[in-house]
Amino acid sequence: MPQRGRPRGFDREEALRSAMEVFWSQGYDNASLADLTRAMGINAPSLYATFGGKETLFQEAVKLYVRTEGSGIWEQVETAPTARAAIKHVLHATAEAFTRGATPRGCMIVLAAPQMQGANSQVCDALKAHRQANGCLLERRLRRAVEEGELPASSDCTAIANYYVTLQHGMSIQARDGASRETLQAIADCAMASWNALTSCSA
Amino acid sequence: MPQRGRPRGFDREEALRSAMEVFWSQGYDNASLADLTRAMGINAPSLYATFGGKETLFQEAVKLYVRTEGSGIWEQVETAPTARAAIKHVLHATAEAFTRGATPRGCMIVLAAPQMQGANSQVCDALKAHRQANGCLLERRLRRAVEEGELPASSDCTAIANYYVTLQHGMSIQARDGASRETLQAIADCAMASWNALTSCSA
DNA sequence: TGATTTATGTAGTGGTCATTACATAAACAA
DNA sequence: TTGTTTATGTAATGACCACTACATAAATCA
Repeated sequence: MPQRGRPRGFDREEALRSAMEVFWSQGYDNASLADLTRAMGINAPSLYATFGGKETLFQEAVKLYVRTEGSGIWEQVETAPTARAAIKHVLHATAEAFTRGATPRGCMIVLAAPQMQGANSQVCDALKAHRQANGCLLERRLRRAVEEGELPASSDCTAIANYYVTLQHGMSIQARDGASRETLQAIADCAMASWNALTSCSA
Repeated sequence: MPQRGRPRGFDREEALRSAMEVFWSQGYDNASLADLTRAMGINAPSLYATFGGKETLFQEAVKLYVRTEGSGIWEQVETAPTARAAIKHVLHATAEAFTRGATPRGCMIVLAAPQMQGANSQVCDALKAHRQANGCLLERRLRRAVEEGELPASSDCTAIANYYVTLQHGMSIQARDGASRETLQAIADCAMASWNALTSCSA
């Protein structure tokens, strides 16, 4: 059956994407409903009828971010031929994504509510969960590399995963501070320089 | 000549320290004047008479933070016998300072206003300047190490400094997310593992 | 046509924000 | 004492916050 009442006068996906960019650049608390409705091209009642409220809109924006912006960074971790290639791709894709020009610099998951003390604790918790999920993803990939013989059994997969994900978080700060793509690529190269030392048996 | 009118009824330094901890844990925008005055044990007019306003109070709090909390991390960069020892100390002192228990986790300079889009641009600019000053400090120390023969002339001091300061920024996110001191120490060790590769002539 | 359903625009709601006017209190100077 | 200076507490300011009541518009259904 087709839709009943008056049809929506705007594109839900477009509006959500606009909201995402506001949250991405300004953070959750600093993004006011006036900012959001202006960017989305709608009035507050339409926002509430369509998305429920500021918090649920943000949660949807996070999902959209992970699906569209984050995928280019993390999607190849499982499929990359080696753990080394996987992590190298994560860091270089990060350098590229964080300096794209058309979108805000740095990662929304890292920058949107880093204080963990905002008015809305559910927002902080959701972002923290996403941050930690990326670390777990790397750690699983490293463990698989141990099983497959790429890395020695003595490798500290937890420490290595934490190390690379920490650097990736720091790249958000650098990007927001204006670091160029070349600068971020050089940082990624420096981080990869520790690979052999981290994955040798002497560790 | 002694003070003229009615003497202040509270300790200026103590109040400033309390304000600093509020900004540190909640960030600039999320720290309301009600939060600040409650923590400082004074009323708003005393805050304004003594510190000028929220922004100037914050700027003073930043100076206090750099002088007291940040000094343990960065003060030995110049005096350390080698650049390697300097950076190793920075990372391990960071792991210790960010998990002290009595103070908020992570770095105020990184976490207090990372969006760079808040209502007050002077606050963002001041924090950014402090972040970049740390990178410059490391870079100068590395250049000195080249001059002194500790590092080869081919070393990319800018890249190495950016790399370590980026990791140090990421440690603020990890600390705020609850990473233990041991976890941060392990991350620091991983970062130091790249030292030989970064400073060999093959780079 | 008229009834129903959904979306929209206007115009508010109470609450919190940073900031301050004003009267009073507590010190010193004359 | 009386005046001067600085600090304090109460209470208010207008601005902005997230959110919503309500009347109206635009579609389908009977």
